[in-house]
Amino acid sequence: MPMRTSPEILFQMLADTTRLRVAVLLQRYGELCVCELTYALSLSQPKISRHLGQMREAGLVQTRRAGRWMYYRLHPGLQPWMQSALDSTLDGVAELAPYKEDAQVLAEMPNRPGASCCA
Amino acid sequence: MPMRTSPEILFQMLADTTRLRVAVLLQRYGELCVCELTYALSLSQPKISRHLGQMREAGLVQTRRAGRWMYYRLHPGLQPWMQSALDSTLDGVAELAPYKEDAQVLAEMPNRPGASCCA
DNA sequence: AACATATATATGGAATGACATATATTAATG
DNA sequence: CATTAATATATGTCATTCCATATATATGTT
Repeated sequence: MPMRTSPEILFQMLADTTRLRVAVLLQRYGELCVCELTYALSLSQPKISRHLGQMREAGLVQTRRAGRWMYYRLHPGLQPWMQSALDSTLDGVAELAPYKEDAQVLAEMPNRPGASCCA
Repeated sequence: MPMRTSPEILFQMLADTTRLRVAVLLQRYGELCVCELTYALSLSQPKISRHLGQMREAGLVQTRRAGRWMYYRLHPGLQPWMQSALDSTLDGVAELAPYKEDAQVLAEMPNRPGASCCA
């Protein structure tokens, strides 16, 4: 069952700098917990959590609890065109500030919980 | 010189229903004047004009005056990834309401000024 | 208890819409 | 040619709603 997220809602989510930074990181890393995002973006935990809550409510991300960590990923059931638009966006901004720096900061984070993988 | 429209600004433009409807029509028809858009969306002229002004200021559209008509088109200098994202979006929503209906209403508009073309 | 995450409330600021009005271009008239 | 009218588009103002942030607090997990 594909998500029925509306185009307007999707773009509304991507229209905020914080949420776009989160989306780009999730696209790159696949799955991240709140504390990793908090570290990578150097923003307060409530702020990150609030935006993640909106993104989840919008159907843009999915959550998975692992112990005390809550992991977020881009929703796998996004409509194909939404996935395409996200892919284009990632390609377009990957080397720009602040997205590039976010990925670097996260890569150098000490003691990452899941220590998932990749860059 | 490619437009330097930021990702956030682009998505902000597409996050509003009226502006997204306009963008989809422009993508389909190539070029439209204010009165055509007003007719197609059945919205007030000031409302349309305001949104077009924002889109122009954001670098998303370009204008051309022809007599008393002001024609709008998607900016040809958009960054490639933005163009890709727009293409994906158009494909994704072309058959949905209200975008499909907008195009039909416009196709049946009597006395279109430039009577540009296509559907 | 500690740690990770979520929520509640308050507040400032911006986006939106409605209405009236202004500008600009063309057409019509004297 | 000057003036007026008509059409197309843009803008100013105001009220309302929405959004983002900060701070504080609550929930849930080990």
